[in-house]
Amino acid sequence: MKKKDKYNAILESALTLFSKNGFHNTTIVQIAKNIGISAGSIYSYFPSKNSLAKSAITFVTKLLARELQKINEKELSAKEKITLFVQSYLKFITKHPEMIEYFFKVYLTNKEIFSEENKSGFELAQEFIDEVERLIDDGIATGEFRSGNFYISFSSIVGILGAITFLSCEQVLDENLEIYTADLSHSIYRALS
Amino acid sequence: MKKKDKYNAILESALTLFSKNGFHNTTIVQIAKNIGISAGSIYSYFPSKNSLAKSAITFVTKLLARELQKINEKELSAKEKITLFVQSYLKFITKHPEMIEYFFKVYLTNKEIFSEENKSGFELAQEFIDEVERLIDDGIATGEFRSGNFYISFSSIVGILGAITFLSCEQVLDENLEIYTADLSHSIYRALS
Amino acid sequence: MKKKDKYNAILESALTLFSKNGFHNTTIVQIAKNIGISAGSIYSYFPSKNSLAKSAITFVTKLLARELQKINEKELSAKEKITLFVQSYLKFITKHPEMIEYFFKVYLTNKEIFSEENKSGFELAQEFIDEVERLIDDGIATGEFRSGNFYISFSSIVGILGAITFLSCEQVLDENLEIYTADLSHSIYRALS
Amino acid sequence: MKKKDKYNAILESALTLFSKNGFHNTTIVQIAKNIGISAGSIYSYFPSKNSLAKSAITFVTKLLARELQKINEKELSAKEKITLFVQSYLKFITKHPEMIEYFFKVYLTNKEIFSEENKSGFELAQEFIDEVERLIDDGIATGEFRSGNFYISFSSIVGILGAITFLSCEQVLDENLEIYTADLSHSIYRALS
DNA sequence: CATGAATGAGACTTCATTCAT
DNA sequence: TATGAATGAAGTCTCATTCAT
Repeated sequence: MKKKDKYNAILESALTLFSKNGFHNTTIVQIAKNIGISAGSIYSYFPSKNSLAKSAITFVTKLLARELQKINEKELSAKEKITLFVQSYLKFITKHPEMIEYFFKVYLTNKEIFSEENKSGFELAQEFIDEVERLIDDGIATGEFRSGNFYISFSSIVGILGAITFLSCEQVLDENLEIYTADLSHSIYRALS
Repeated sequence: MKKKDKYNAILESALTLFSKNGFHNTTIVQIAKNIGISAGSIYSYFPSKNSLAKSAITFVTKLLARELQKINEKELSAKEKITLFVQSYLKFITKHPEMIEYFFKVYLTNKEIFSEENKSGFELAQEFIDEVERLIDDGIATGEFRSGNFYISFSSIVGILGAITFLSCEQVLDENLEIYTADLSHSIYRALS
Repeated sequence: MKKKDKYNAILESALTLFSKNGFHNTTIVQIAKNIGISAGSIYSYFPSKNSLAKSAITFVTKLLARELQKINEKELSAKEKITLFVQSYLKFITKHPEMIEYFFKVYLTNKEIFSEENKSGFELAQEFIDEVERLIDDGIATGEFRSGNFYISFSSIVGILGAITFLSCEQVLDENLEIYTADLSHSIYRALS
Repeated sequence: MKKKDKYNAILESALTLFSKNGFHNTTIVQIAKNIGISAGSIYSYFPSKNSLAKSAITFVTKLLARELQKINEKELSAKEKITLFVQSYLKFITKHPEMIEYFFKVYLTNKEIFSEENKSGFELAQEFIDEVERLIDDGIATGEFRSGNFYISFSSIVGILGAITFLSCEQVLDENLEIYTADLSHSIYRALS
């Protein structure tokens, strides 16, 4: 296995276990065993358990941000963009539930892990936040969204999707998440308009 | 101090510290010292640290449920109920941020602590969920809300309020949360209708 | 066992093992087992292994300083004081070889353990150094010692005694160290005069 | 780089780092990186970290012994020899502080590293000790030194120089150590006579 | 011979829980 | 019932040494 591959394998293993069992209930030994390597070897790739969690967030965040960015760049109405984003997001949850779960369950609720001196842990997700802001601003520009408080619009998008993520993790939703696309898009769109 | 008082003092101390520092970063000794008792003494009231967390959730959940129940029982339009609930919720955050924070940060993301064998951790919040369901059903009955998927409606309420709670904890919002009442109610109401 | 007694027992155990095997070859578990307690329990008394080493130095240093102070306070010639100090020192080595050994072997050569930010590790021994300085200054005042460089006089006392300590630890000397008193005192006295 | 050169480079690197940071705070990787080779490669030259430390001591000890031997072989009074030795020693400290520091800080105080089964760690320094003994014996033969206990005479030389070395490492002395030559020689000479 | 990733033993430290007082 | 010292299991991290390349 090449060095980069192993780096990714560790990251993935950590992501999965963190999101399944939580950061504090996951041990370095578990992360290592999960991919058949020794615990000590992880420290050749990441200087600490915390840094592993941080790298994982950066990784997921960038993926999400890129997804949203692609949509933002299209010549579409805000309504269509919302639908596309919801669609793409649900696909993402289906394909990589551990990543989204990680984002919501580990990142949002263990800020002490991610924030450093003089640096809010939020910065790690800045790219994603920026794209959400752009989505909202564009909608306001076209007159489709009302120009209310940014944080409330932000909450309408991220909060609703976050809640759906939780419910999905709790397995109360239909496994085929795509069936919710229209309904969810509608809710979010209306919340913003 | 009477037995019940001490029980409550412990619960409150745990709640505050758990929500501030997270479940795993809070020690029994801290919880005890915080109210001037000994660590061992906590075990006369709660059999374990986990059970303390569970009792705390039941406590908060009941408070929230009761609040929502009072509103549900009024003879009002769904729109008015939403506004009232948002108002009441924002007041609650302002007054007891630790409780709401606890609900979102500890409960939702540390399920392993709360769930027992054959029992989803969600049951602890059942009373609250029931009241949210009632709010939605009543709105549908009056024709104000569309009769879409319950979970999406649920997410529109709880997700948006949850996101606002996070932002409030992160101190990006105005300290006087009540100024968001109208905007928030509007978003939620429209998401549901 | 009372709290103070246990504190002392730990200190003594650490001192003995550190001096016998060195700081880095002594584990907290050994220190604990040596006096029949658990490793974790040491942390109720000392916050870290380093701090244990520091407390030990302060302890030994104070003992030595007090010994020398008593001699300094007597109305005697410098020559007599040197003899008394050598005598008392050799008795000390005989009785508490681990303490002296600790001072020379652990303290002097593991400065990184003892020094904190902006603070030389030497300060822990300041009281002892001060008394040595007083001994020298008094001798200069009476004309018995030449008024050369302080550090060289200091080295003549502490260096010679230190070397003897090493040799004693290496068991090349007669077990009855007192037989060296006259010879040693002579050497030191002459080195200073 | 030739084999012998690499061997020496490793030895020198180890010596420097051991004396600066202590044996236990120096890693094989550091020693290797310091001279731009790989950690594994060190094991082609030395079978273990301990053996590296031993070889370093033998190396330094031989250098010192040779220095002293040259002086011993001269036709000089003991007094002059002492002065020459002090002079030469102070030059040595100035030029190779890491070597002297290594001798005193690593060797003398980490005996467990150097001693093997049935073999005191002191043997590694035997050549040096022998020359010191010769210096003393010659002085006694000429009547300049009193014929007291050998170990005390030995301590007077090595102890005083050792103490000066420590103070030099602690940077309390003038950088130009040669200014202490006369004073130091005087002290040592008188201690022996 | 060189490399450097991998191993695995072992160190320090934390903390929920127990229990003698 | 209250205390808080003691326990001991478990976790993170380090590093000398090995070995496939």
